[in-house]
Amino acid sequence: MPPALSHRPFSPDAMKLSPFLNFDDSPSFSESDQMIFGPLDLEDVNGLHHSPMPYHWDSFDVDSNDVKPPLSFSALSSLQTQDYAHAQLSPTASFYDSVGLPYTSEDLASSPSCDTTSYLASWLHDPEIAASSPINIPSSLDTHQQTSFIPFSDHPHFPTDGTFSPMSPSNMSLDSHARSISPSPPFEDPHPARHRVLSVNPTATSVHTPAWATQLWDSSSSLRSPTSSRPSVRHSPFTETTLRSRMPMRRGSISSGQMFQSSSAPALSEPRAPSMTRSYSRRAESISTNDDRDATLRRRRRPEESPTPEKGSDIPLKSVLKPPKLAPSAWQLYFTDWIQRQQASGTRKLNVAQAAKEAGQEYASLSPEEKEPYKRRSLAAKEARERELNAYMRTLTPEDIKRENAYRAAQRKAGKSRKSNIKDPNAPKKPLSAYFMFLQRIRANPKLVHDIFGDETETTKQSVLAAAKWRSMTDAERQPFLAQAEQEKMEYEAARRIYEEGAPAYGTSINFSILPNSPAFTTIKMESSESESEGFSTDDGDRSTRR
DNA sequence: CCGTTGATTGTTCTG
DNA sequence: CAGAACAATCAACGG
Repeated sequence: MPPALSHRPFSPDAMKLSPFLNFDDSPSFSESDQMIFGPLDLEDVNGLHHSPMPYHWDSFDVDSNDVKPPLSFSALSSLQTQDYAHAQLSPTASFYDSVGLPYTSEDLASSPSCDTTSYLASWLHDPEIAASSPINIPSSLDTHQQTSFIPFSDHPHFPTDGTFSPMSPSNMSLDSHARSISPSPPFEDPHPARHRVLSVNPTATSVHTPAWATQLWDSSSSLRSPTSSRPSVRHSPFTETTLRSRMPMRRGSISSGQMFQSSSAPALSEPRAPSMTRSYSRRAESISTNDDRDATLRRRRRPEESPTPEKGSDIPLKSVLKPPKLAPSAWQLYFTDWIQRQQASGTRKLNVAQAAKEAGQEYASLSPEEKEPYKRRSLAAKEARERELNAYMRTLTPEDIKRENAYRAAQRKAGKSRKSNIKDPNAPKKPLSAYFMFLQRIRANPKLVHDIFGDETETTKQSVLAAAKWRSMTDAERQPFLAQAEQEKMEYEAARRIYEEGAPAYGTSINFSILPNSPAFTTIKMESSESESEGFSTDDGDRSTRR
């Protein structure tokens, strides 16, 4: 479920109504420039403005089709990609055999503990049930519960009837024919990588496949050891060109495409009225009701912000990010309208303070019904901004994120900001721990749900029950989950290294068949120790949207 | 946000 | 400065 697509508040038709913001419910607030108020150098901006409206928020159709990525691609998020990667590369039940784990289903069945546990363990070897192993393996019974797998049904090359399970023995087998699910042509992307990035659509913010994910498939890369026992994987649904080409896409190239060139530059639009709103926006700061407290903080701080290059000085002196600005509040929109009416009437000239005072009183006296349209527009702007922000975040490189977080940490430490670190939306997700694998397995199987959760449907209470069960299990009973978790961890570390390095490092062919007791295992672990924390915690700078 | 476990990372403390 | 100890975060789930 790509949320980005699911809550487009406006129909495409609505979009066409006007390229400008109107007093109706135009959706097209793009970037929440600050409160606009001032001289109307609007006369104009390429003769487009026949409207009496003196100024407007920058507007562009964030939802317009021409910037929308191919549908086939948009259905897949990075998370899903990762799942797919797992699906392709995770071990099946045979993994345990190959690892030589001493725990057979018989062993476990003979365990003194309860039947349920034996049942849990036996899945690993039960061809039927194995299809619902903890990691994204829908069985015929529980496909609906495998949310992380669902997205594949969105793809034309993944059967929607559940017949294809990437983890099922048939698909995981060494039979390369099983790979013929290859989504060959449909993933052709008409856009070269660069253009694709430049046309990032906020409505599809979760569509970009991280480079690390692609590399897991890329048959031409050096990732796969030629001697790997794994079959060739030649059909990443994500072609090279659909991916953000991270390394070359540095600031410069981004800006050359006009994307996020400045904090007030629209992320997407081609046609836009130049400059006016921008100059406006700057001027507006003095009367802004913008609640970006950090922006205020930055302004106040400026004088003393002179370089105190902390040792090593890889800590940026200022934020490296240029996220889209906050959306205008209902009040800001009202004020914009108010000013415009004043301008239209042309009767008198007001200074900013007077205007704000007067309009403020009027706004306060509005009935809820009268305020409603403004609130609605503000909400639309906020949603658009959120999509834009998500798209923006996806353009950041791991280095960007690191630098920004280093900056934020320094600011926090100095008591200058309370902003928490940002999360890298492109980074591979953390793998599940053994316990979480256990949880997932329960949830994937109705019988276990019933045995362990009883009639309890609340997830929080379920987790208590599951935890109790987990604690009651012996090490032997937990072993399969621990082994699976270990495997996932290795895959994660490899994926993360690929992601952070932008490309597989020399000699880091990833052979997922390596086992914990193999020499390669140790090597990988050692190498990955340099990696750094994602340390996420979302903070988009818009504190008003979260609490 | 709840509620769980466990892995990891970041931070602070101690020798 | 190295390592230990501690704290914070995040993975899944759905209402």
